[in-house]
Amino acid sequence: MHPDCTVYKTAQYLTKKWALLVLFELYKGDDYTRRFSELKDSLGVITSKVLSQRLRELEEEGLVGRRVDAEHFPIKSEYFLTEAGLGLIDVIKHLKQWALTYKIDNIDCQCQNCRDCIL
Amino acid sequence: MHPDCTVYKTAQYLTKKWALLVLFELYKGDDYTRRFSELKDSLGVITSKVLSQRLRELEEEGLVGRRVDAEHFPIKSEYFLTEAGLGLIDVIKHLKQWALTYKIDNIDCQCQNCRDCIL
DNA sequence: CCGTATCCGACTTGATACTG
DNA sequence: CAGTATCAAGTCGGATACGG
Repeated sequence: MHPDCTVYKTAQYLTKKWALLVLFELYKGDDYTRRFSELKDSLGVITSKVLSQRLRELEEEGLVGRRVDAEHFPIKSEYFLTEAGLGLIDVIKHLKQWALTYKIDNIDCQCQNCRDCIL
Repeated sequence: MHPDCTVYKTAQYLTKKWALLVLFELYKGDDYTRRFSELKDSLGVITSKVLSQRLRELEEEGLVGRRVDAEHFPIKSEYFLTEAGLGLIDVIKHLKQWALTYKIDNIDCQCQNCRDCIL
């Protein structure tokens, strides 16, 4: 669990604000893909700055890929889950199962109930 | 992924500094148990304040239990993993498997290699 | 031995404004 | 549309000192 340990590092960027939510939005998209503005709209009150930061971090870590169409205006950017990103979603599903076993009393979310959510 | 979502909340306190390492130290102990001073010594440079904070948080979340012997002096405190805490170790093992699959190039820890570590 | 209290610097986020 | 720049506010951990 040295700072360079992958488990530790992964946990670090996954718990930055909005990071998990960004992954889930991509997970819900067709082909696990979403445009920048779609992410921003569905996440609600996130700022462009933070969304951009999170996407950059997730891209550097290989969880998210990016396609940019700069030939036409306005520019369109698409982000998508990589295979590694999808693998991580599976890990989070295990975390959810743990939560359903041991944290059954706190699992109420405002907009969706954990039992029914995409995980 | 509302702030009250258990997955989100769990990720929040697990990635606080030293939290995972505290769990692993307990995991390595006989009966998954360690004294306060043993934790402090094996973690090296952690301060009492932060160790105490992490233990309190993990206790509140039901991952760690505490036994205090205040009858004799000096006081002795023992901390141990609960069933929920052990369950979470399993989830982290899944995370490690993900890391071994997709992050094979970064898995060098200073004091231990992920391939051989307790996970 | 097992903590708590206080101060302080570093880092993170949000608000706002602006650009190709 | 897809970002970047700047600044203010809040949060966290480390150092230090102290107490039952």
